[in-house]
Amino acid sequence: MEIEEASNALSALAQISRLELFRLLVEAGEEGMPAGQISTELNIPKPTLSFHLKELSSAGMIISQRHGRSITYKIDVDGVRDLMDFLTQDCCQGRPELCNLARPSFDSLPTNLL
Amino acid sequence: MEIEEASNALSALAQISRLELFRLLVEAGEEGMPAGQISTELNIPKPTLSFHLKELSSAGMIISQRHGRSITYKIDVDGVRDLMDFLTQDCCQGRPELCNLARPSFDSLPTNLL
DNA sequence: GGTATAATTCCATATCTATGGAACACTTTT
DNA sequence: AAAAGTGTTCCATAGATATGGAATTATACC
Repeated sequence: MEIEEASNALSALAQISRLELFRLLVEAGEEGMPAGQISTELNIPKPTLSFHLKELSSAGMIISQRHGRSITYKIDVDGVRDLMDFLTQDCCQGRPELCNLARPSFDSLPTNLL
Repeated sequence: MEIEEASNALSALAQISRLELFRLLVEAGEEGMPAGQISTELNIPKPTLSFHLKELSSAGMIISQRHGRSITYKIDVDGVRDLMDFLTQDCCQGRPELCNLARPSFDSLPTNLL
């Protein structure tokens, strides 16, 4: 991930309404949530919400999909992981055993621990 | 971590110069780096850098310590971890084995894997 | 086609943020 | 105690961002 991209992602998250929205979708999980319901749950007027959804979407933090006349939004798991990796990469100068910032990826661990 | 605090942390990181600064300190590791050297490495005038350092510092992303007449800055590892935990908590609806966003903490893993 | 539902785009305004020269403050050296 | 080195604060200005009512677009239902 390039620094410009990471900066855009962080800017998208760096706002109370959008962060609440992000957290709501994290908790909603794979199923996601339609825009109308988000608007109700967070008590945000639709035009304002639409603006925030677009910000998060173009920053690669969420994904949308139309279902009939409503549009469902959910977390873009890969985008979020890329951002967190960007923030912590090279934090342990090649000695992972001393690392106190980044965390091991699931890919590198035996499945019986997960 | 409260949402206000997380939002402040993200705002601090959501700016190119500060993100470069953050990444520089991540790579610098435990030793950190004095302000003057940061100013040189990133080619940022001192007053501007001072402003950015203050932002990151009050957001809990970096820590400072005076050494003689220079002031050394380094990553606040705990603060950064708290932020990342905030972003991903409750992402797997109580079923960590299905989790595809958060990562296991070191504390929950046998040390021979680290 | 006509109506209802769901969401977005337009746009003016209020607010917040970044920048860097000049001045100031703190510490060490001589 | 003066000079040099290292950083911060002050502050005016340029630029970026958030908000929400009105209008518009897109889909579904009768």
